[in-house]
Amino acid sequence: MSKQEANIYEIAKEAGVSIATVSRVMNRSASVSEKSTKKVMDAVRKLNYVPNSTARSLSTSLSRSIGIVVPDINNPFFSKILQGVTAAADEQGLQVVLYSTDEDTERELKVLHTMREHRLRGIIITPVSEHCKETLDLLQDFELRGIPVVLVDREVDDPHFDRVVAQDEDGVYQAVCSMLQAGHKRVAIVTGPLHSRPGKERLRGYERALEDFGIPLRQEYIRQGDFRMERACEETLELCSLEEPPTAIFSSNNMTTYGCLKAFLELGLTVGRDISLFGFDDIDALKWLNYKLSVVSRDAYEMGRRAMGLLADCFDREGFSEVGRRESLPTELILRGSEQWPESL
Amino acid sequence: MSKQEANIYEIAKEAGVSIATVSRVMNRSASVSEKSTKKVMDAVRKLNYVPNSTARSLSTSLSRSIGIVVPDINNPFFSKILQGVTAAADEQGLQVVLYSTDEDTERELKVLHTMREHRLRGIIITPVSEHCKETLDLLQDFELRGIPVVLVDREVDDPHFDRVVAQDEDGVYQAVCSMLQAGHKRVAIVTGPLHSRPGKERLRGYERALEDFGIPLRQEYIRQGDFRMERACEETLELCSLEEPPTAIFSSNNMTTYGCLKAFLELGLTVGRDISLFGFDDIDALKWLNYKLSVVSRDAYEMGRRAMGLLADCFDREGFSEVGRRESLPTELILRGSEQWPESL
DNA sequence: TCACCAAATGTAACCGCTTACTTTTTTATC
DNA sequence: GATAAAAAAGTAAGCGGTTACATTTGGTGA
Repeated sequence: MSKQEANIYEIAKEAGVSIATVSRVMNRSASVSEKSTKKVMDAVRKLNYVPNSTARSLSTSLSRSIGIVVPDINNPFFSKILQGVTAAADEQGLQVVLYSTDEDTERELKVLHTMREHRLRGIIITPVSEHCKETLDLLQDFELRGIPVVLVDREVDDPHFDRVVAQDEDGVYQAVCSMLQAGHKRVAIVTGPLHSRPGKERLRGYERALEDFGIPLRQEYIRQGDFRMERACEETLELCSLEEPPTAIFSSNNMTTYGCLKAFLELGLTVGRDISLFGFDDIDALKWLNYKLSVVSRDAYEMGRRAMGLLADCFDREGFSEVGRRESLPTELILRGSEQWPESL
Repeated sequence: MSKQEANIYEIAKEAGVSIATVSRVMNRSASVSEKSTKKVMDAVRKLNYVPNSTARSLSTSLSRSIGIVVPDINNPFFSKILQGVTAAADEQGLQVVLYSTDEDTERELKVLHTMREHRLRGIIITPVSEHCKETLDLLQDFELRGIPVVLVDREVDDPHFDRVVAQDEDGVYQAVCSMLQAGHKRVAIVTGPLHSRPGKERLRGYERALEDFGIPLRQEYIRQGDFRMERACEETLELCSLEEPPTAIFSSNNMTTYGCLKAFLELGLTVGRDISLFGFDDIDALKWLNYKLSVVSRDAYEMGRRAMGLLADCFDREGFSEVGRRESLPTELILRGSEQWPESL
């Protein structure tokens, strides 16, 4: 019933040549006479032949697939990265196998394990946590086996890997400075998880800005979040119910920003009027709505492309270097006014 | 330098058994004595052996990968579907290869072609267009070769395929009715591409509602969009500059909604005050911002899961049926007030 | 026309696994 | 203890390609 795919033998037979010749024509890997080439191509067309890439991979021990591991597909930041990676992978004739960890270390380990079965050509990953020993072990294992790993956005405790990150600290520093310049004295931050580079770096940017402005850090203004909305919402509610609530909040990523906004809603606070807010990562929806939120923005698509670029480089060079390359992309400050001193204060 | 993965021969040697025994242990495919099993497992652990799934696929001619083709990864609707698909695939021990067409038929054809090389186990696709003959040919080709195809959201001219869709027409019908009930007489629609099922069905829902309310259709109120923001924005601008502009607009998907909102912004119109708007597909961001937009909502995650479910069913049954199954998920009306008669009118 | 060499082509081993089939070992029965 | 049947283990042939190496072909100059 279901007709089988033709294989190289059938093509060879149809064309009246050997399988080696067919292979050479398909790969342009050695010179073949015009006559043979034509015969082969005719057979290919006639039988609608498409080479079996599984067999090819096995034979050459070179896979045409790369794996990408993201913590949350639904976060536009990661879906943009995904877009960049797939676009760049496509240009290289590579396919992308998608794995999602849902910010769960357990799942990450499971995922990495199944990835080993699949003999991928390389891996691009935003690890769930920076300090998970098991994850690190598995990643090192991949490198050891000649499967390059590129980290995106988050890092791990091993300078060996290539990575592409944004200049988070710098961006946040400037963002918080802009708030302080606007007159704010009581600026809080809802951080990301502090076991992650982005979480840490963004906090550092915040701290540095306060220091530079000679404003002492207040522990109650530093609320640890997890880059998820629910937690950020809770923390924001607590912040706003402090005896001396902050007049401005820096939110460490887009999900956190949603959390802050949700909390403001519940409290009946309006950004720009009752409180100031500065976010990390632009949110398309807000932009379209002309919601005047100032943000630190970065080019996630480009980050994805760069990651794929680094990976492709690894394929070329033979051995692997001792210390990984690090591409650090600039962030951009998009000021829309929400950093200003609120009207009602 | 880079240590190779161990293969089945090394395990066999280490364990002092034959490769067949190793294979049987790894797959539990036949009875093996406890003694041998232990020896093999010890060797597996010692050499950190993971079977090569490429070789496995080649040998069994059964891939463990499915392909998913989406038109736009960045659209939350599709990233939710993706999430559903990957979750369900994972439960089945399948990996997901991601392909993105960017709503471009050319790319779609290219993608489908490279997919053939990869001998996927099955395919889940939201085709760019319903009437692309070439796409249809390729999809039929997959089925013919025993690679099942499941359509999501959009369909093609062939009842043969399994599909999972939402009850769009019904949802839109109710949505538009709610606007008409609120007193609107001049209701416009920004449609999706009319060569697509969702585009067509949603328009039909709109038309049916107007008919049921005895309101004649006005061609200038039916603006064809392409499910993209830019176009929707333009169409909305034109709508609003008509001599007799509509008092309410139905927007056919989330991107279109952004376009409408953007246009309103440019025109200084506020939803709920100056004009009514009803969207298709809920937008998280708006929800969190307490932006009172009424929408027709559907469970994209569940649609993804169902699609994977249908696909998995196909793997089991041998032949394939003449007419595809069709899972039609209900839509939900979420009324937040934006369908009401605007205050200022 | 013949030797010689490069170009073209073919042969066969291999990539790492599964599995049909064969052989060996174990167990049960008398 | 011999024998048959069942269980366990092994052998070898694929799966569909790539490629090192061997062989054939064709063109050139003497």
